[in-house]
Amino acid sequence: MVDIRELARLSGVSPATVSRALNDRAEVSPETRRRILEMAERLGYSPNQPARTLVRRRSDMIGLIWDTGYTNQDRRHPFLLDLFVGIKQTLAESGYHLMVLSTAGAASPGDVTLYLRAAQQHSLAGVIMMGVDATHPAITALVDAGTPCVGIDLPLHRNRTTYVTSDNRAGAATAVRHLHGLGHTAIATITGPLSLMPATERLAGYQAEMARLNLTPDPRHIVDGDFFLASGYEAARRLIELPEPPTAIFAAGDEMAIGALHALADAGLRVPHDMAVVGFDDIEAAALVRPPLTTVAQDRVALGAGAVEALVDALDADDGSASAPLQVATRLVVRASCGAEAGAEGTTGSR
Amino acid sequence: MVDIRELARLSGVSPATVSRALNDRAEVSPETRRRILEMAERLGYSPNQPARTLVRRRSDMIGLIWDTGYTNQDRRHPFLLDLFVGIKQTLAESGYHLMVLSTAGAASPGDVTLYLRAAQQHSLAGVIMMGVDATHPAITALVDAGTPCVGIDLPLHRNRTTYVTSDNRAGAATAVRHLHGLGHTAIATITGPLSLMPATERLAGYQAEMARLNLTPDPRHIVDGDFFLASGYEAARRLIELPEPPTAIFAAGDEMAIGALHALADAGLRVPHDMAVVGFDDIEAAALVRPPLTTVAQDRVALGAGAVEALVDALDADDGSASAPLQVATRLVVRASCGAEAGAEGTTGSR
DNA sequence: GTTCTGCCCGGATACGTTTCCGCCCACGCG
DNA sequence: CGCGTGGGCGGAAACGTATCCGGGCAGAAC
Repeated sequence: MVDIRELARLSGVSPATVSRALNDRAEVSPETRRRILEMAERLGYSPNQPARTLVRRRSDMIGLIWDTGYTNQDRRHPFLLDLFVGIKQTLAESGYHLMVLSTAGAASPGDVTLYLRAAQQHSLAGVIMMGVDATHPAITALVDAGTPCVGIDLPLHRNRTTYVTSDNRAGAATAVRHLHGLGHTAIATITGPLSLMPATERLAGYQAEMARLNLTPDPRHIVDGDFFLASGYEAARRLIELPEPPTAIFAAGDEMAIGALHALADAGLRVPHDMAVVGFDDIEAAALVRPPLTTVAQDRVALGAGAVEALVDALDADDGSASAPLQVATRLVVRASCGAEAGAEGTTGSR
Repeated sequence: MVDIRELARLSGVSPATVSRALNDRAEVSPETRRRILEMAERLGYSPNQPARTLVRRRSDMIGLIWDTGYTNQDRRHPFLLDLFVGIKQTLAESGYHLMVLSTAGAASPGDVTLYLRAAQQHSLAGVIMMGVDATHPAITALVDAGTPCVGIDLPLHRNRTTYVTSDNRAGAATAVRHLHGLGHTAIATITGPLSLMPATERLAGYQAEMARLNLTPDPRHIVDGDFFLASGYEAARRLIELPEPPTAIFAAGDEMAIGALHALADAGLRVPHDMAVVGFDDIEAAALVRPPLTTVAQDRVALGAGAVEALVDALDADDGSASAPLQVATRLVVRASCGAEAGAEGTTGSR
């Protein structure tokens, strides 16, 4: 393990100069720089990050807090994995590393405070979070301490803080517009839990588009769900037992849409012939069920990438100020469950 | 940010003593220890990890390398997320943190070398890896350098190295035995890519159990797949076109099993009436398709947990020697696709 | 009463960087 | 020719912790 002093000795300069050359900083003559870099290459030198972090008071790692998911059970988050991929890729390009914050040696496993303590102990450069309570005092403390943060699907905008989300409103509108284009006017919706931003936004998009089309949805055509399969099944059953049932269902989540598919099949109704169904999220299973589910796909990789970019921007801006909230466009994936011939419609949403 | 010196000053002792008290190390009187810990609590002291890592030459983080997945595309790994959960939970209990190794500032994004370089730069305590080529020189170099490693589904056993995997062989045997118990004798199998350990083990389990039951499978009843949907579809089509088709199919992966389901439906065959189907993995979609898929579930959380435990054991053993490879038991999840009434059969497999 | 043993503890140093401060020298300008 | 100026570099002091080494002091053994 060759260090910077060894490198200095062999290059005939001082450690200070080596450091400057390596970080291409300040004044060092092109000639010496070349010599130093060459020697570093030859010796396979690689810097000791902890030492560097110690003096700089900022590491090359960013933290990711996720575990209290949508439902307080961290398993089954619909697409956490894709987010990971997006985050990791973009991080790699930016020269940062990712640390997954776990409650090390914790009493209560889900305690946010411990996450933030870990972030502080390691001098993390920034933090990405999702599925946590943004109003938690530990989080506001972190923000106040000057750590740049970005939320995913988590409205979090203060001076050093921003968030990224899919354009849920536009996505829902697209789904409704698509169904209307296929001749449907009695379009029902199954919502997610309305305490969550994506759920309210999708409902808002549904309502706005219905209004724009001069359609007034029957109040009984708007039924509550919780993003899980069973709630979709129940909701669909209630809808088809209505005196005036809808001809199409827009479910705010794929799992609920699949639940609806099951309810319809059990009732002897054929999809899309007797009822059209559109979901939201494009989870793995959407393409695997029969009939394959038409759905509004989120660009999950882009979400993760956007989060990292926002964070890196804040890190590079030396006043640490964050950029404006980012909304990632969604894309309607047309499969069989809506009754249209396959082939994707265009991209929708802002930016 | 109060440090160890401040703490020493206020407690009326030297920094050395504070350090000893905090790490409950060596000799420090109960009385002083109490006083120091109390003061630390009161001031909200938390240790600076980079500094600690610098002198100890070993951090409190372990690395996770994953990205080149089963198929060299890091998306869609069947159950990476559950592994994460298992890893994270167990890590939390052990007082370690998780760093996801990304190729920071990389030229070629998938280069294993860069991962290992990052591991070294950060003095990682150990590394968990999956889906990478264990014979890669960079990996052997890492192992030789004395870093404890554990592989997941990755046969990796040398002095400081071990691996954990599901008991694929026993799981496959259970599936076959179950089908046989339902009266089937002509049982076909669709394999995974035979370059992968799980695929070969599942095939071996199938063959062993058939032999044990005194059944000789028709060679044409063993057909190759690649773990993906389309290959399952194709394989099932070939099987039902055979002059003597099987009455049951054991697919070595759920996605292939679902593909088979589709092929059977398209051919007008009813499952389980005309053909029984059993899968492997218990992916999300298995419970969502119709009919719901009977499958061999891996205890994915236990896999992740086992990996961490193996690693921590090696870290605590001061000779750094690793424990024996761990095989996690699988569990048959009985749903409708096999023709039995629902309810899970017992756990199977070693340990 | 002396010496030895063992428990507590403090001083000092090291870990590998970055960065502040200041020195030297060459060069340009008056 | 003298002086200011600034680019290039070195020395040294941090950053916060762990640990080696040795010293003091009490009690036990003689």
